[in-house]
Amino acid sequence: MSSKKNYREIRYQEKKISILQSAARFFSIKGYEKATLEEIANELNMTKGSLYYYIKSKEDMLFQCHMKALEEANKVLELVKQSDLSPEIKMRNAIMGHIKVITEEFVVGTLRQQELLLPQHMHERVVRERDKFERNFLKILTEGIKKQVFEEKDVKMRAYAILGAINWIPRWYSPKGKLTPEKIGDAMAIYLINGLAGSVSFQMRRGAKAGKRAD
Amino acid sequence: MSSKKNYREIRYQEKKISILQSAARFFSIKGYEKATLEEIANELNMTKGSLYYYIKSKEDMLFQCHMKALEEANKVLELVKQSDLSPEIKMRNAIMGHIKVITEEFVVGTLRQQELLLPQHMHERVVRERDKFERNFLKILTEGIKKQVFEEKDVKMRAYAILGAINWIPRWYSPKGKLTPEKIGDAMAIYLINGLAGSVSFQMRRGAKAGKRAD
Amino acid sequence: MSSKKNYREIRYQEKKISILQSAARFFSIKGYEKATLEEIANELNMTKGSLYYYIKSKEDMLFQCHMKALEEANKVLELVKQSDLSPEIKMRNAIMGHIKVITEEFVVGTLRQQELLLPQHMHERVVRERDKFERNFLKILTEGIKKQVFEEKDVKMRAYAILGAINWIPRWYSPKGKLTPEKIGDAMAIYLINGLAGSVSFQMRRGAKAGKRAD
Amino acid sequence: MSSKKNYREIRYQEKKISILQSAARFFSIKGYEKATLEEIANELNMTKGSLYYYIKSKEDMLFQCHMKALEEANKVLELVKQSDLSPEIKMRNAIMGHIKVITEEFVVGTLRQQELLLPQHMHERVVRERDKFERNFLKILTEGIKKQVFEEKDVKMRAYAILGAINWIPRWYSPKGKLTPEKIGDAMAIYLINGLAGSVSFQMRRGAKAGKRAD
DNA sequence: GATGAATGAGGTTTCATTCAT
DNA sequence: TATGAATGAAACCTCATTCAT
Repeated sequence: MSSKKNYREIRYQEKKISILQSAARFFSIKGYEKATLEEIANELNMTKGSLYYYIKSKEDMLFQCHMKALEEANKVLELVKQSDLSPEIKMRNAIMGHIKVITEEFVVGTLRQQELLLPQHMHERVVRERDKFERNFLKILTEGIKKQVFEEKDVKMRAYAILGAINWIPRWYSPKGKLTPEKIGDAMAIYLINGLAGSVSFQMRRGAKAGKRAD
Repeated sequence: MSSKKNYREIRYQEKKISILQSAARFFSIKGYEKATLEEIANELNMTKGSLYYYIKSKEDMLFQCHMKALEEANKVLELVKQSDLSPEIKMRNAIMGHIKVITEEFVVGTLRQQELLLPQHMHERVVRERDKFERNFLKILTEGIKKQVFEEKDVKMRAYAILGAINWIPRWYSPKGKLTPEKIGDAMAIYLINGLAGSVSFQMRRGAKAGKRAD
Repeated sequence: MSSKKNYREIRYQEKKISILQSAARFFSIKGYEKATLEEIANELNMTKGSLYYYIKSKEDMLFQCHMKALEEANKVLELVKQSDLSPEIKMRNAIMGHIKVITEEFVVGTLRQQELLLPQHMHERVVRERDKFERNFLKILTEGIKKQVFEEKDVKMRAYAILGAINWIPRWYSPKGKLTPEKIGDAMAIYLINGLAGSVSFQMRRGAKAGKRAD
Repeated sequence: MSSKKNYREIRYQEKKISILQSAARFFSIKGYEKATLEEIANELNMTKGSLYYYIKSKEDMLFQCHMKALEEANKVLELVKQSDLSPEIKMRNAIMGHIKVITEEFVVGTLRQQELLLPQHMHERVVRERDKFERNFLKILTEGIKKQVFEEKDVKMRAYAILGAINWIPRWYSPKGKLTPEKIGDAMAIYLINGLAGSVSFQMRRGAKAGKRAD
């Protein structure tokens, strides 16, 4: 009986996730308002009404998409933060990891633009989750500064610049293009970390890096 | 008589612009779909119906907001491009100028996310105008590469990174905060140009700069 | 001064008539509701607002179109009725006259379908005028019966049949086609009067038919 | 299960038909534009919004009314055409059948006047269907000519005259009046077929006329 | 006489949401 | 669980009409 219950529970969760994925995609492509429950349901071979067995409202759907996406992003970032690597590599991994998340499922970046459509209380929770992400991101940056790998200058704004550069990717990225998420991640990471080094220390790092490469 | 006609024409254009500004603001704050013609009209002390004396449809409103904003951005960039300055200064001016446009009038950046709401034919025209902007932006970058001030590497992606960093600003920028557009522009320019120099040529430039500093 | 006044009055009336003509055309082509005052005004090189110097309302416009058209039709019919011709010729002239009116200006037939759009009091006046027309038409028919030229049978319905056949013409008539109003009138008159004679000719035909049947 | 599904399907179709009937009536009485979805819905004890579960738009409603009506008329005419009767009887049946259709369901005649309100592509389909009807009608007429029962003269125009006489009926017919569709059909058929025979009797009349003219 | 501008009533349409079955 | 059907709120949009200039 318990196993039966579990089975049901699993089926339920699976379906719910597939609904959220479908929704996220439509929200990304057409925008929250223009996406209709009907088309989301159709894609999943259900009817509009059936959706309500899994979700409470369309808003709730958007909310959960956001949370799922941010949790995913946070999970990735958490791993990076806890890793035992140099600040540069950490930053590089953070950037590439986030780009991966963003270009794949749940489309964090595109969704982010639709936060404002959420009612206050949901919006707050999303913002809180996102703050967590940004705080973690900042920590990696700060750590690099402490270790004198990154220049101490406009820290917060540079963090936003990096996140902006990344979050903007869905605007021009096409899964069918020849630029893979990996290539993009690589190039972005180099460029964005490039700028973080700043004047003197930068030259040093460059040297070090070149050395590494020589290996 | 002619002056009277002109006067009327001017009044008409003024009103139209104030409508577009109001609309752009509501679109930015609430999103295109959530913003209603009623509230836009109310803010301008008109009635819903009166709006239609100046615009053809809500979609048209969004479209014109886009175009006005992009034209503004293009104008700024054109000036920068034609100026007779070093690539670095040009890039700096381009970045700062665009940030200024974006944080001020017509909220280009926030709007940009709502392109997909436009019908095909309007969308195409917006994209065309935006392409013009991006092409000009790329030219400044390429010019810097030719003059060996910027590293020749992932040019296009770096351009997108810069534009992303800038276009993302409206997401966190608040006109009431203590960060003025100027400060933001300054910091962003330094950081984003920093990264462009890249390996070798970069060190050379840095060296020169360091020399200056030594003075 | 009086002449000046007259001159003005004439100009006024001329303009009013040209407005009604334009209106009648648009009403016919697009239907009363789909025709807008704006396009009517445009065609006459005026503005919407200016129309109101000549007409009281759109409804009034439709009403006057009706009345003008019916008066025209009545005038024609009156002439025919008072003429000193045989019932057949009279009927022929009535039919051809009405067809002429209907295929030319003011498009009585097409308009007739839009009576129901008028408010009660206007509708009544239109109906009254139309009744006058139909009464006169009936009189010609009755006169023919008295003179034993037409068969005394279903008189009213036959009148309606004739009017229907005529009023339906605008549905298929095209001014650009090769069928001129005259040709149409000719053919219609022959056919429609044909049937009025009844008895004799019919019995003959009947006879023939009976003969055939006898085979 | 299948029966349940069928049952639902049937209920759906029934409701749709009742909507179309109601709509057709309102369109006839008040005209397409003046008829509101609200009143149509009210009459059927639904809400405006519910209508859209069955129809796509108001235009679509008008379109389907037309098609349903024309299909009905075509069905009747097809039966007549294929029957094995004399041309006169066939014509008589065609006329009476069409009158029956027109005075009863879906008000073909009144609707016919509102074709122009349809958008191009719908209009075309309606016209096509109506052409089919008219072609069939013409065939009956031509057949009678071949068999030398009807005079060979202005065939097409006579067909239009007959159809006009019939289609005009809704303009003066009242279901509450003492003239039943049968009586009308009877009288109309006699008169309209009367005229088709032409030739002999007419020439006699013509002769008389000619004589007069000679005066 | 004419017009630019503004209005407001009214209509169609869309859709998230509900609910009996 | 799933769905067909119904709902109603809310939005956009049109246009005849008015009026100051």
